[in-house]
Amino acid sequence: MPELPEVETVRQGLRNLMLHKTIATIQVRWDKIIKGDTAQFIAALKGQTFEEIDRRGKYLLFRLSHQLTIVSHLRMEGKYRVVPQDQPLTKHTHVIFNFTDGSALRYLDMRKFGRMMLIKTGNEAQVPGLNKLGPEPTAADFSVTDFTQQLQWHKKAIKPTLLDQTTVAGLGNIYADEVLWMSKINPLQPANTLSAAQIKELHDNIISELKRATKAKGTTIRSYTDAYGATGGFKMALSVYGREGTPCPRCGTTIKKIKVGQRGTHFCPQCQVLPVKQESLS
DNA sequence: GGGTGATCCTGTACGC
DNA sequence: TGCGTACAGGATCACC
Repeated sequence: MPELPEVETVRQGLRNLMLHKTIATIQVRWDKIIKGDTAQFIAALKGQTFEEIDRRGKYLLFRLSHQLTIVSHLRMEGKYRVVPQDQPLTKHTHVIFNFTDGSALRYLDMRKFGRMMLIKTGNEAQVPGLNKLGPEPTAADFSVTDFTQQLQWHKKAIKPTLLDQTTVAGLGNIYADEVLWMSKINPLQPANTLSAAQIKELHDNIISELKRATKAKGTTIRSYTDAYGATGGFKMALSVYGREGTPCPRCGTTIKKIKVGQRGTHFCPQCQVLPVKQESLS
């Protein structure tokens, strides 16, 4: 499941593989992947050249000639492959961009959750989701002051607040569990009850963890691979995600898995204790 | 306007 | 072995 480090890894891989290639033909095999009119999507993109690939949160932004941008979200299982056009299609190949040089960019998505949308470059603010993204989780963009303000607005648990992309862009289920464990914060603690010290710790851990994961080229969970088809290098570094029933790396207590806001949530009941006031709520 | 739950979708795991 | 069912989850939408 691609989160920010994985999407950034895909972006870097695709930049090397497909920049300056020109689209000859396009085939859409699953209409719902395309937001908007599929026929218009195809017609507008023929003859366009990929000039740059940007990223904002978990969104990929394919910059094309003639001021067009494809906004792409991989959601759960989406992935891109640059392959020869004569390579056989798989049943999960849903969108194909055939290039004039005989190669092709293919979008594969086992669950068909991913979406792509064509916009005029500069109209990113009109894209639902993209237009409300919070700051990038970097020291330059993401301040403790803004984070504190964001958390004060929410009475709901900190876990779903972190998954809300308007709080901070790019965090997903894996890294939300990891940074809460690193910060010794219970995922059920209401966001607006975090102390200044907890917020600072969480803020710093979000930045450092995503930086570390990006450097390791993402996390290998289930089917994630980068643009070259390689798996991520970060799985060994995960402390709680997917480790229910195993000892906490910090204290040895058995990691528990619960549901918080419809999401599987992993935490250490010893290290991540709810403050006394909230304990009766769980 | 915030919070919650349903929905999309299919491979995998598990029970019978 | 084969079938049925539950589960996984990011973003969006409807509803309260």
